[in-house]
Amino acid sequence: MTQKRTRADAQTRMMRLDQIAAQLKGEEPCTVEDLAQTHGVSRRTIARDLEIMRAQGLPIEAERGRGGGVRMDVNWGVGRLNLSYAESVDLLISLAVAEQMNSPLFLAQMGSIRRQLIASFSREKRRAVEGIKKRILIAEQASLPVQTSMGKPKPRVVQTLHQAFLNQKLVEIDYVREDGTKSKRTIAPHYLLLCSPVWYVLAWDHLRDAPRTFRCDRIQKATEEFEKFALQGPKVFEPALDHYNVL
Amino acid sequence: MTQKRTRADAQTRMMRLDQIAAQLKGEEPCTVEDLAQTHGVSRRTIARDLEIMRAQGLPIEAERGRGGGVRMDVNWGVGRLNLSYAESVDLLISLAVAEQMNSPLFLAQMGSIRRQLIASFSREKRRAVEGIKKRILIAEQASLPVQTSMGKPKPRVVQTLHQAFLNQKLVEIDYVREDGTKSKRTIAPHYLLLCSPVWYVLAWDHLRDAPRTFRCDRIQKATEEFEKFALQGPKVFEPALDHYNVL
DNA sequence: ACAAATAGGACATAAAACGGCGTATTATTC
DNA sequence: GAATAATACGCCGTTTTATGTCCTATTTGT
Repeated sequence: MTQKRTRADAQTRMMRLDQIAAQLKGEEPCTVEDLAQTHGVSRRTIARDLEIMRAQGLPIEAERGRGGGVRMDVNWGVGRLNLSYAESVDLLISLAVAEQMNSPLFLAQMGSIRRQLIASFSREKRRAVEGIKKRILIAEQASLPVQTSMGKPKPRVVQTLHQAFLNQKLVEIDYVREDGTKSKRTIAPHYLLLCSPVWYVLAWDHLRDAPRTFRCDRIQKATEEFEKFALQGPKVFEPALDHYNVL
Repeated sequence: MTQKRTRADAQTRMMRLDQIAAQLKGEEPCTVEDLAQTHGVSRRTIARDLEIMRAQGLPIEAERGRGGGVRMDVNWGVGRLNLSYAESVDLLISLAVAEQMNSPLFLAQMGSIRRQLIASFSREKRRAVEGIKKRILIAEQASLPVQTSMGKPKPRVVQTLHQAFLNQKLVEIDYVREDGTKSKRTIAPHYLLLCSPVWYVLAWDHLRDAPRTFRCDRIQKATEEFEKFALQGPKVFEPALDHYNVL
């Protein structure tokens, strides 16, 4: 028996709408009665929910009569992603990389995704975010010895690096050179360079006061500093670009 | 002023909460009064909204006293993406590619994104979606002559191809061979092969009844058929794999 | 013809959303 | 130390949304 349930507040109702959408995406058609049962509300309420969703443009189809039911056109499934800040940054950088790689198969629907992503950043960061594409460089694939010598960078390092790169903040890193020498530096990460599958950071080394190139998987630890840096043109890094044969 | 604002219904309120979240992400601190003004509601209402958002786990910080205000920890910005079906498919494939490319810089936070994406598909499609990684192959970069001869595939074709690939449906394609010969075929797209930046489809050609390789940018038109196909192992395509030097 | 399903109108009602007011608290400024 | 500017939050009254119930119309398959 349908007792007087507490009236759903805004969130609860939106959640219900989301869940209904999810159920409707399933191939198995569900009737209004089913939905009413699962959500513990009356048929009428479900009907009203559907009304709202239709008004929002969701292509919900209903078949009347015996064996009928409600379902949503499969090709219209709405995916809702809730991204944390770190995820947003990573996804944004990945999209920029895909775009720079010029592989058309990537770019089919990515424009709208990128626009939505950018919109989720604060106004102050928009400019930085929009210019990110220019700061990602693609070079030829790495040579086999380099590929095999590649280590697995720590997610924590990658994440810090991404954020500092995006925010144009200085980073303090622990770096291990090829010969095993360890050093601690403060760098300004200007460009990311992909020699698939190896990543490099083209940065200004604030200790040596000179441009340097760091291989991401050799960075042991990274800490984002408070200080921002001003972006420099790619001219400073031209020697490195030549060396890696940037496209 | 007799502002007879209609009271917000569930959607309107959720939108307001979202907008407040967006404003809070901005570096400039806003006071409750500001928010009240922008949204045309009372301070008390904004206070209640903040209360709700805090209860949801959003790290909203408030500073009392002069010059104070409300703001959200910048590193916690929540980005909401509403993806259409086509966008979900494309993003999913792109993530799978990134994963296969084994570039660790991609993979920092992508796991959770992928999980959320998969969750937005219907139960029937989950299995297909989860197995998609194995069906994407990465080879060495294309030779320069091939790279320069690459055309720009039509978004419509790419989209159809993606969906047919994911759904394991047959596709009818109009194909133009290197020598200009045009043909119409019905193929089963088993694998996608990336020789950056060129894409190939390893498919079973149902007219010739033999495995064939098609370059995506040479496909002029694609129509998803109704019939599904059963996935075959990669053995059938081994000659092609050898030819393209798959990693 | 009947049963099963959607579509939606009308009405009543409880609870949520909201505004307004008041008080407590905290921090800055003079 | 006092004034000021901000958040935090409790209470109350009003508005109206969200919901349930009952109802009729319409479609459709058996």
